[in-house]
Amino acid sequence: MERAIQIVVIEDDEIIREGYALLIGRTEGYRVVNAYASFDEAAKTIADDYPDVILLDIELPGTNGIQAIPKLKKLLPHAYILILTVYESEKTIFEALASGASGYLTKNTPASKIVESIREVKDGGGPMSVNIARMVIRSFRKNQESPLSKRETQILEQVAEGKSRSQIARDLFIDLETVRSHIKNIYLKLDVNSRADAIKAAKENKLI
Amino acid sequence: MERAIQIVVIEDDEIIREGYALLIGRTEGYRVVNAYASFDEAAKTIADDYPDVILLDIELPGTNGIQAIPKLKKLLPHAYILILTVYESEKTIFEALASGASGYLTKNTPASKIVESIREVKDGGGPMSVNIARMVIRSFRKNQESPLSKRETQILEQVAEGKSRSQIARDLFIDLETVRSHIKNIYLKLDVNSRADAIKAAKENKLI
DNA sequence: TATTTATTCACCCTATTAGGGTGATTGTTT
DNA sequence: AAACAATCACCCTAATAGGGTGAATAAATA
Repeated sequence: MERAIQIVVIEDDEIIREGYALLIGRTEGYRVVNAYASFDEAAKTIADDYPDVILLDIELPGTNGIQAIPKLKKLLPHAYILILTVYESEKTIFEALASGASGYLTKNTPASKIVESIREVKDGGGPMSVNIARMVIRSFRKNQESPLSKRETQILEQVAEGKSRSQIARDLFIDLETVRSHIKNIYLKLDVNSRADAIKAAKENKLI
Repeated sequence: MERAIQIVVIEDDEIIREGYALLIGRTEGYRVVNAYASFDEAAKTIADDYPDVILLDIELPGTNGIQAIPKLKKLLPHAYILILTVYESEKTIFEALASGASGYLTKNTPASKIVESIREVKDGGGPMSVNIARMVIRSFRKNQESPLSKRETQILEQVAEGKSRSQIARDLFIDLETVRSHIKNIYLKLDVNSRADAIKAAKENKLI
């Protein structure tokens, strides 16, 4: 048999922390080598635990979970980080994933699913709760009923890429004045009067 | 008991199509009301099937799966679309999700998982294969070893929001010349000499 | 059919902007 | 000691953005 997957839990609530340790530890092939109540406490000795997977809570005293991710990455470049939290805000999730978390599960996830997810993370997968996946999917979905026409949307996308009017005109094989005209109409429809404001409004309304 | 979930399958390979119909239809609470070999064929009568969930293949003759999504949405605004395909390219996935697909599964997904996913989609969730989730997560992850400093990254982000130098200076409470200096250094490091090129390079390297 | 909308283009104007060059100061990290 | 990060200064000019006003043609829609 292979060596058991070494797991470290970082979670401030003692009940939950011990609960995880117990639940996961009793599964064959999974070994909880240590459990900490905060990142600041974990930082001292976690390198000696040689964890394969770190279960990390977001709401931690001192250094919070998001801040802890890059620090953990530095301490243990090869460990996978699995976020396990009650937070479901879009911002938090994306911050965690952008910082290098390998997965994101909510605390209502059943123990069997958590164990399965640890295996998936270890094998290079990226598990997500149903709610998280839904959020990610929604974040990718553009608003269906856009006030902008196809052409306007296309031009706004290029504006958001930092292109100048003349660049856009060249790329779309239309006149500079036409681009100008479209941008004016975009500003009218979005009730803005600058590139930055148009981009902001468009992102907020998922028009681009 | 509740009314069974009505499912329509659109898949050109007959073996796979009938396989899905059989596998899903034998599960209680799930009813495959129809199966089509192409969207163009389905378009004629699918509205009479009143499906709750549509299993959609990407590689279809004629109108492909991605193109079919908005058309299906128009025909059946309340149906959920679940992509079931071998394609795993990042672009394809995001196109599908952006077009309004509710979920994305790969064809190596076991039947039990597919059935479970249909239920999840119906209940408002968004299922994704492990591989897909991994891809989505990777797409959210920023490059860890960025050549840019924190400040430079921050300024580049604002440039990508379409802000002018003076706007950035105001927002960061620093001098206009400082912003200029940072942007010059960003251009140097990224080997570009325009906003548009800097944004492009930064996105390609996941620096922002 | 009538009317709106989309897409295209034109010319007026000016303050602002972007980008290149060159150099310097003050910390912080290595 | 040396490199990097972050800050600011002043030279320059071509290009850009944004405002105003107007118009032709085609496509979609009422």
